[in-house]
Amino acid sequence: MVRKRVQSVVDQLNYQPNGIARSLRRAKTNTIGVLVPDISNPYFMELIRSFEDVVSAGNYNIIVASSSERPEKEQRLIEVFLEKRVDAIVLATSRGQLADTVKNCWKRNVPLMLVDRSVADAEVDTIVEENVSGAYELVKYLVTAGHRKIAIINGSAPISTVIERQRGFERATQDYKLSIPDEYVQQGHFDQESGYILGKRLLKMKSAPTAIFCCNNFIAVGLIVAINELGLSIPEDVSVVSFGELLLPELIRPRLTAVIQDPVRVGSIAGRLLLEKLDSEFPANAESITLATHIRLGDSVKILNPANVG
Amino acid sequence: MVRKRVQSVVDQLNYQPNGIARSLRRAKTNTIGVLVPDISNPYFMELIRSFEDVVSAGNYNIIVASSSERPEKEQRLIEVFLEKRVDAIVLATSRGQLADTVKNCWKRNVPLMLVDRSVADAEVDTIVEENVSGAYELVKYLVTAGHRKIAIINGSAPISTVIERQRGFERATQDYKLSIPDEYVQQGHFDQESGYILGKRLLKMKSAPTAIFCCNNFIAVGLIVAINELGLSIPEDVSVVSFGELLLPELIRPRLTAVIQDPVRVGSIAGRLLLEKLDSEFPANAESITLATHIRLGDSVKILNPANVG
DNA sequence: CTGAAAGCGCTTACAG
DNA sequence: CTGAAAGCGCTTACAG
Repeated sequence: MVRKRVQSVVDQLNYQPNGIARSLRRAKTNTIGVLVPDISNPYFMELIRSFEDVVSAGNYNIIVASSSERPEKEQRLIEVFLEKRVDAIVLATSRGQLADTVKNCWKRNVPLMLVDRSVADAEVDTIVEENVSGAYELVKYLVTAGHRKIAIINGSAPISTVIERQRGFERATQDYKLSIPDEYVQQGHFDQESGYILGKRLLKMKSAPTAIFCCNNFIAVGLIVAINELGLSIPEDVSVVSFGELLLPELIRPRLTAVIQDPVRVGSIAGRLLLEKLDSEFPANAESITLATHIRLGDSVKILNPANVG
Repeated sequence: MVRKRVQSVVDQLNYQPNGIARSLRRAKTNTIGVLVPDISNPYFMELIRSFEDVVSAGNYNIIVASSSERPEKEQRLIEVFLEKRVDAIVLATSRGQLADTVKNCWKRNVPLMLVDRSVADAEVDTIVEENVSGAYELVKYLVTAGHRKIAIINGSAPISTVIERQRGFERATQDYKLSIPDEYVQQGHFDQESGYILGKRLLKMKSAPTAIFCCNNFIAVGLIVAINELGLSIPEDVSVVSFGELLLPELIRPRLTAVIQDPVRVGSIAGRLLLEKLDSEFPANAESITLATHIRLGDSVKILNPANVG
């Protein structure tokens, strides 16, 4: 009867437990901070969505923030996360050096998990997708199709995705004995503007490349816009390949030959591993996972020597 | 000197204030909960981004959640927000009735602001974009181009965007004395699948429409895929117009004639108003803002009677 | 002006 | 098994 009266009063007053007080007392917020370099990139959107699906089942909420590819902003946002006492942090870093951040999280006993981009200067749990061989395979496909004048538009930040895709490109050009002039190697940012500007630069060269390798989906979008503006056609006038898929690939003609990534898988694996880590008292050593990528052929590459292909 | 010693100890220990304790004491979390029906829709993405830009300058963080257009999930997530003691809530509701939620927030003194979708059963701050006349203008344009067999693919949830776009469609068809058969009015959801399935249904009819009005960007994407699959062309075989723009409109051919929305503006206005509201001790009465929309002509509509147009 | 004390709303260990 | 008390880490009103 007392219980009943209490219950009715509770209902009347719309009582609701104070999560802040609970978090303070239990030293646990049930919140995970997720920090990506670019929230408008569908790659990170999908990664976040699948991550959230997994951890919400484990009763965790997420806070999402975007560093806009700026190292200082990233560092500041990590501080904000730590001050808000998140239980863990998932990070797609915009930085090349991460030892300090890793040490900070370690000190405060906050698990840190890198996604999409790894770092060399610290031991930390990492889930990335394969970059080197994906880039290599794209170039190999272009060579097999008869291309030798191949250009690349890449980012320039000291992050693993930029470095490894560049490495794959260089290994392939060496293995196939292509001599790539310096001006064919363009470096900007992982955004549409770089694809547009550097793309126009390439297309207007006296000795223009016959194929262009875009190291990121936004770069590819910018390049396609540039090609359209110049009244050129893909693949008749220039062939295009891309690391990472565009949104709505079924609507964009021609269909790009591209390395297909799987952000949904990265996100869900990160979620599962993090839930395990948060459950166990004594976490294991840093783990590093690299997921395989694969090429999907489209019709954005001109076949210059039919004999060689298929 | 004491200060100095304290400072050096602080640095050594990596002291960092506990935001949870501060929030408890000050009864303020400096966090705003943002709840949208579909986080993967670029419309809401952009709205959230611009909102975050504005409120982060006012020292607020945001928590984002997605209701997946499910009323129960929406209600549950609002409870989570309130339990987490957010200072305010921004909501694009998936529900037709909102009086209870409004009352709850009011009781707890948590400002609630609706965006994109209004409700009739409660007085609450609201920022939406114009729907009725935008839909009306699209149909008017089709009629001017000579179309009379016009179909519509809409959602079916009892939300303002569905209802008002339908109303604009019906007003126009009445004003222009079109007799629209029931089977031309297809209702599904605001997603790609509905556009695809209902689109195919329309396209395969004995007496198929010459023009289709998609009430949402995802519906338009699904319809375009269906049209491509059937080997038909836009606008030669069927004309298409859409409420809301597709992503990457510069890459998708033909360019859709569409009502252009401005989620960035909705988000930034919502941010500014909310900051004002959070600053003032005694908030004003509920305010309702409707932003104008406009049509952008593409080349997705076949001109059947050149005399009438332009 | 400085510093000790009270209290935010919970949870949990402990006394009865 | 029940219920009162202590304490999480801050902020703020208040005593000195």
